[in-house]
This record gives sequence, structure tokens and C-alpha cells, in this order.
Amino acid sequence: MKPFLFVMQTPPAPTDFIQHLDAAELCALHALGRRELYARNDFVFSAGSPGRNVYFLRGGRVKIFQPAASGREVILWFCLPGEVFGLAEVARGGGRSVSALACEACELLCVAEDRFKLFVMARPHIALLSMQVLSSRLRLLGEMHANLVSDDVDTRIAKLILRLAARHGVRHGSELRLTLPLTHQEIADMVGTRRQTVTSCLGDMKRSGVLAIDNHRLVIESEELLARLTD
Amino acid sequence: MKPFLFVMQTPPAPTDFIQHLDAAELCALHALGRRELYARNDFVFSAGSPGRNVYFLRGGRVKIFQPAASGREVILWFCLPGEVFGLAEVARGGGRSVSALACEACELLCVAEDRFKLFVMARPHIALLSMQVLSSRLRLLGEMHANLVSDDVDTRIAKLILRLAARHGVRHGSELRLTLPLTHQEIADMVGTRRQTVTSCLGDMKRSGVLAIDNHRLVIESEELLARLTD
DNA sequence: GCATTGCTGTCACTTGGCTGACATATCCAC
DNA sequence: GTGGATATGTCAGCCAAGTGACAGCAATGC
Repeated sequence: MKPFLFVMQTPPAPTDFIQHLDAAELCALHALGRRELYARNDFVFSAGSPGRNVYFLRGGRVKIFQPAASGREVILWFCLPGEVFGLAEVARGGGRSVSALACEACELLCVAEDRFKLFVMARPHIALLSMQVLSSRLRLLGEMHANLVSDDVDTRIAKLILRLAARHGVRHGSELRLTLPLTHQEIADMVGTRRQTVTSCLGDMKRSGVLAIDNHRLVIESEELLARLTD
Repeated sequence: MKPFLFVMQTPPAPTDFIQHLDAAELCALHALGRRELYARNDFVFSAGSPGRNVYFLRGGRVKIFQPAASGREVILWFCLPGEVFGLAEVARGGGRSVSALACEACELLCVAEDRFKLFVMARPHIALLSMQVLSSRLRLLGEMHANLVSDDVDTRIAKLILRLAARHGVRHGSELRLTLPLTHQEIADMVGTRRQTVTSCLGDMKRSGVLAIDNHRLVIESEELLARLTD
């Protein structure tokens, strides 16, 4: 089980917010907000907007990314059902610095900032949970940042895939299959490189039997080999 | 006052934790922890250690950095008196992912994790404050990360200097002087490049009258010109 | 059905910044 | 003071990765 040490580089995060609420709390939270539906490629919010809501994802996937100079996008993470997003801007004030885009049809719960603050302040352990969520993201981002500084593209992509596998992976026989469909461009935006570079790097990995791609979903064929690319 | 728009790119952060406490709270916090002294270049904690304390800086400066592959260091930020650090690891669990090093003689208040949690849970607005601190760091790190992806070294250094000026700058006649002494190596570790590159980039800036260096402290001679390097 | 748009694959060309090396300058400890 | 450690300045050579360009291949919509 050596390779798993890498997948577990960062221990499993308490990313699921909803799961940590009891029935009464969940009910109270729902009463505070309203249900919203978004279609594929709709923006839930975008960088620069004031940002006075916290969102809880009930279904679908949301991509959180940051616009960078010259129209580039830096993808920070994908939110899964049960997770919060838009929390940091609300806690801190000063408007959104990131954008949130529905990757597919999404259902979410939208709660206004002031109501959420009251909700949290009345329930100390939820305040702690919120701190945990923020802390996890801080750590993940720190790790991504350090990788970007010190690893070459191939290594960054290998690490990314292992990280994604820990969160979005489903074991399928001897393979580990990502549930999240990704384009080369999106991978490039996650590791800070260009699409062509990703194409050629993934090409190498396919050729050497590390992984395959099926319907835009990465399939890890050898965790062993992949972990080795990680340095 | 155009150039100030850049310095203010990210609005002033509520970085000072202590300042937001009233006398009674501060007193209670002090009662929970113990005072510790560190000499220049002492580690307060280092990446990999379990990390069961939160620290409040009362005097001096602490450098927070993350070890990266091949012995590189990635400097995330410098803590100033009044600020917390070590908060994320405690909120989240799972040990330290960063190291904290005293840049000079430091006095700090060390509070055990469980005590701090109780302290926070009993005071909802302090929970909110903690969330603000984490959120601010998340945003700052996001900004640094995006810069690293999309800007070349010169631009990154210019942006770094403006960012530092907003936090550590003191106006001195027409100059804006950083209170924080920095080596080229440290600047390199903050923008993700190498020492030699920083030396030559700063050399260019000196030659073109953008800044000067006095006793390891950057002195911005023209915010105008510096902001222009920012793109 | 066809057309438009977006994704993948490949490749020749260019370059920013890393590397390693060395000289000088400055600081600190003893 | 003197000696070692640490910081700065400069430079030639090299390479990882970006750039731009183009061709084939899905999808998706009308």
C-alpha cells in the first residue's frame, strides 16, 4: 500500500459541510436560504462581484477559479455535493476574488451573509467546522503553490492526478477512475501550464501505461508508476 | 493617487487579531496560554510536527514558510505583532504543513489547541474573527498563486513590493520605506524564483530610479513607476 | 442532415529564467 | 581587530516550456 502514502499526502479533508450538521441544523439552514438551480456553464458568481451569499452544493459540481492576468484562469478546486463555497469572501468582506461556475446542472442552497453569520454564531461547533473548511483549503492551496514553485510540469500533473484521485476517485477493478470529467485545458489551468503541454504529458503517460482516458475521465492504470512520477 | 489602486488591490486585511479583542477577552486569552520568547532564527514550529498550539505574536516578526521539494522554501507571509499564526493547522488537525521562524527576537503567547477552541466557542464573534483571518490568508495566497501562474518574474517582484508596502510600508517624505528587512533570497522565496534573478531584477529597478535599498530595506522612490511594472 | 464550435494531437521555433561559477562586500562572533 | 559566514553582483551556457500554427475529431445545435 505504499503508493497510497502519496494519495494521502494531505489527509482526507473535512470537506463535506452538510454531513456534519444534524437534522435540526440542516433544517434551520434550509429555512434561512433559498434553493437555486443552475445550468451547465452558468456562473453562480464571478470575481469582482460584491458577494453577499454563502452557497451549499446539493447536487452537481461547481468549479472555483480565479481569473489571472491576460485572461488566464487558475482553477483552485471543484466543489462536490455537501460542500460550501463562497464562504471566504463572506467571512472576510471585500467582494469575490474568485468565480464559481456550474460544471453541470446544479442544485444549491443560497444563504445571505448576515443570516449565515447569525446561524454560525448561534452554533459554536459550526463556527469551528467553518474554520476547518477554510483551513483545509488554505492547506491545499499552500500545497499547490509549493508544487508550482518547485516541480516541473510532469511532476505537477502527476501530483494533481493523485490529489484528484483521493477526492474524486472510484476503484474499478485494478483501476482507479476519476468521476470528474476534465479537458486538457482544465488540467492546464489547475497546474499552471498550457494545454499543449498537458496533451503531450498525458500522451507520454498513456504510452507508458500509467493511465488511460475514457470519455474525458482519467483512469489510473498503475498507481505505482504514477506515484513514481511524483519524485 | 492612481498608484494606490494597486497597493489596495486587496483591501486592508483584518490581520490584527489582538486588536479586535476587548480588555476582558485579551485578559482571558492570556490566562489560557503562556508567554514564550524566541531568539532570532529559532523555529517556533516546523512543518511535519503535530502542532497543537495557536500562537499570538506580541513582539517581533515571524516568517511563515512551506518547505518544497528539493529543499526550497516558499515564504507565505510575515506575521506582525498582534497577529495569530498556527491557526489553520489547529482548526483542521493533521499536523503542521508550514514552518514558523522568528526573524528577530520575539515574544509570543502560546495557547493549546483545546483551550483555544473552547475560548472561541464561548465567544461567537471571535469565531467570526478567526474565520476572517483564515479567509484573508486564503485570498492572499490565491492572489500569489495566480500571479505565479500568469506573470513573469519582474512583474511578480513589482507586485510583491506593492503588497508588502501596503502592510509594512512607512511614508518618509516622498519615499515609501519598508520596515521589513529582506534578503534577495527571501524575495526569491516569496515570488518563486532564484536569488540571482532577484538580484538582477532589483538592479534594473534601482538603475531606473524605481527603488533603492537601504540596510536591507526596500525604499520605493516612485510608486508611479513601480505600479507601471505591474502591467 | 450539416455546420459550428470545441477538444485533441503534433511539431518547429523561440525564450525566460535556471544553473553553476566566481568575485566582492558586509556582517557578526570571538 | 581577524576569520568565517552570509549577502550581493555579474555572466556564459543551456533547457523546459511557451508560442503559434495546423490538421483531424468529437460533440452539440439547428
